Amino acid sequence: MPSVEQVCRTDSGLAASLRVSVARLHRRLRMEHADDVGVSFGAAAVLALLRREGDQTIGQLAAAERVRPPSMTRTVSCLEDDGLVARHPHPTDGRQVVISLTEQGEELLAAERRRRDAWLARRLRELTPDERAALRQAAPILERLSFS
Amino acid sequence: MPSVEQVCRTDSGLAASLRVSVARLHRRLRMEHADDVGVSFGAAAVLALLRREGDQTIGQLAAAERVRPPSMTRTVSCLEDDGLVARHPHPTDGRQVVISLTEQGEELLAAERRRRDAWLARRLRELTPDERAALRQAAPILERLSFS
DNA sequence: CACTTTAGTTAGCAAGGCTAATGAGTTAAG
DNA sequence: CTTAACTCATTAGCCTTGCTAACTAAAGTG
Repeated sequence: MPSVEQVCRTDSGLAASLRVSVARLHRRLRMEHADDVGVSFGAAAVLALLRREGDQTIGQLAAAERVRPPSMTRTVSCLEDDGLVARHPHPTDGRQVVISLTEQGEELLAAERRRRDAWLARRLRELTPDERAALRQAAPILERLSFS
Repeated sequence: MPSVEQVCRTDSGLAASLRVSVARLHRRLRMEHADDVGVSFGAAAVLALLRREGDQTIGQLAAAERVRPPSMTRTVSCLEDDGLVARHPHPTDGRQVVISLTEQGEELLAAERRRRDAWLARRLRELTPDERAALRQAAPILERLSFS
């Protein structure tokens, strides 16, 4: 029974290991998130993106989250129903719709931010400093891997 | 607009970044997988697990994949319908069911393995050696993060 | 032997992806 | 200037894949 470390020595082994780890960790994070009040996992990501990058069109949000436009329309509609984002007409292009965080959205984001990351942050604190450093190096690479 | 590297300096920033990256990469990997023939993303993970760890009960598979037993029952039933795994009675405990890879399952796994990891492995090859080394260090930590 | 616990299953529900088709707005060609 | 082609967002509807609740059968336990 080969260990994770051994499997990772080859590129295809590393690929296989990352694929499985990412899938499991994703499911786990979703589960932890379910305990939170308010918005869903995907919707929270959109709020965070709006906070980081400012106003975005539906298309931009969809591209950033690696999702098709209809999926993003649905997510944004949910957020709008909850009063967390607002739709505005695009200043020069009547086809596009600009989405912005409402004040209520900002508040929810600020209030829930610590709680949303609580589980993972706690798990991270249980790691050794070296392990955290390893993840710190890996995070931006993982970030880039999902873009072609 | 803070960079990923800056955000990651704090534990909660690292948690937030990992949460988002993992979600996006997971969606991306699912999409790449959809082009493959045969079995679904989750089912492929079960086949790989059976190959790595040998025969397992439904409960063991569910625990390993961080999924509830009914979900694993369904996944295993699909695989059984395709003739890729087989159910056997547990030797000493009549309640449990032991799942094993069939010869057909082994063949599919061997034939598809390279293809399944092709996209991610290609992306990994585009990274610098240092970046690959960083992921190699992070992989076992990510693996452990999904377990409490 | 009755009672509780455990493993797996069945049934039904919800979240969240997707494609296809539509409508409105923009751009380009003639 | 008008018409054709394209783009963005939307609507409608499907599929996958998680979940909980309720059930059955088997195994422990008093």
